[in-house]
Amino acid sequence: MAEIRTMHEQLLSSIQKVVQLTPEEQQKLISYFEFRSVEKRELLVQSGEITRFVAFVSDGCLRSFSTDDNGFEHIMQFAPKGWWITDMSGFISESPSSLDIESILPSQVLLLTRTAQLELFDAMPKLERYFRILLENSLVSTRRRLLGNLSRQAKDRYLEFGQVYPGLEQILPQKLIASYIGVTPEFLSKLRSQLLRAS
Amino acid sequence: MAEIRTMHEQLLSSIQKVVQLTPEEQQKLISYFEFRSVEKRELLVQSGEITRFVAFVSDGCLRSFSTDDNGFEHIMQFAPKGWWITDMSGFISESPSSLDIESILPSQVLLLTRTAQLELFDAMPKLERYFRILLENSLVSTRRRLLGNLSRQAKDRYLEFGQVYPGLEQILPQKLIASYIGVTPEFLSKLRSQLLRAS
DNA sequence: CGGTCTCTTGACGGAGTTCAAAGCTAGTGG
DNA sequence: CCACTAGCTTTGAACTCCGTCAAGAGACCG
Repeated sequence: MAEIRTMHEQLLSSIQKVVQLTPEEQQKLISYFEFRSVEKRELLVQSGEITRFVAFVSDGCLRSFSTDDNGFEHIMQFAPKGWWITDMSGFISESPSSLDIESILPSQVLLLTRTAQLELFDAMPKLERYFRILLENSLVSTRRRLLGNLSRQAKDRYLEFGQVYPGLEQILPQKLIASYIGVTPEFLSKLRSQLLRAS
Repeated sequence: MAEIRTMHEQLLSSIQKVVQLTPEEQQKLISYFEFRSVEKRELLVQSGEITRFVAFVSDGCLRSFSTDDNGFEHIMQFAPKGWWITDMSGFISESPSSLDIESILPSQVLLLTRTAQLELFDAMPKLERYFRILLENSLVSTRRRLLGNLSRQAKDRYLEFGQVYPGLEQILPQKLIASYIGVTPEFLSKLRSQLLRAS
């Protein structure tokens, strides 16, 4: 298991690709975060509970998903090392989450509550800038994904999956990929065998 | 046609629902924007051209859409009065737009270039906060829409359309609504006649 | 081992598409 | 102000993509 120091360095390095921080600012920033280790299969956030934080993944991998009226899960996001994850809707208003967030691998995360985040924005405007840029990029990729679902069929969405989450395809069970691209596990299986035969 | 003064008031009132501005700040803010009137059917942004600005719609209504390889249009967003619209992907990097933005009605917009926006963020941190909050809300609604496309069928997505864009259903041609919810105009027509018969 | 979960494969069914034709609406020019 | 045209909407029949259900074959973990 990685040391906390290493985790903080990962967070800082990720942020400093966007905004520069003095050593004092780095120390101050870190004090807003809380460490947590999450086991495989454990829920970091449970649907229906108040969403208190956004999580920075310094090791492992998580997913957020919603369960529909028929009991089917739909994956909103995967969060491998270096990514952020939360139920944005619940987070911004500190209201009940509509998503579950589950750890796919044993994971280590740094948590930032909404309250702490808003204090941080007042104390360090650079961080408001960092999150503004993060949000811009999230919006771009979510819209790109939406467009893919509107305009492409399952085979193409599957082929593109590997580009958004490089390397993740190898370690994830297929049923999770199926849930992300929006098809049943059975149909993804048929797609794959079709792709194999074609090559 | 509304006066420019009225348009500025709309912009300020929209922003001041989120952050408070002194009269001097209001004046300064306005100076970053550029007015433009757009005719019905006119393209405000053309796919392939550099995306220079984000637009605040003070009157009328616009839409952004992408055209796929088979020539089908897919609507990313409608922007009635009081909404913002741009091709976010092109805007943040001042690169070629992948979307067209077209005026559905005669419209009046206030434009903010990316360069001006970044200057504005340095000059008035409150505005960076405003846009950060705007982005949070856009992300929530885009993700909600994505989830709807993954988990609900066309009839339900159609019934929910009226809630995201209240009143818009009455003034839009059906083919645009079809394109937004992700079905062909023919199929939406069949859905509607089915809903009429049921009631 | 044994049991549960995942992946595969096949037959069938349903949501949504395609293509075509006809009626309707709305803008446009003379 | 009417006539014409172009685009929008409706409807139907055939078709496709993908889902459902079911059964069997692996894979993983205690």
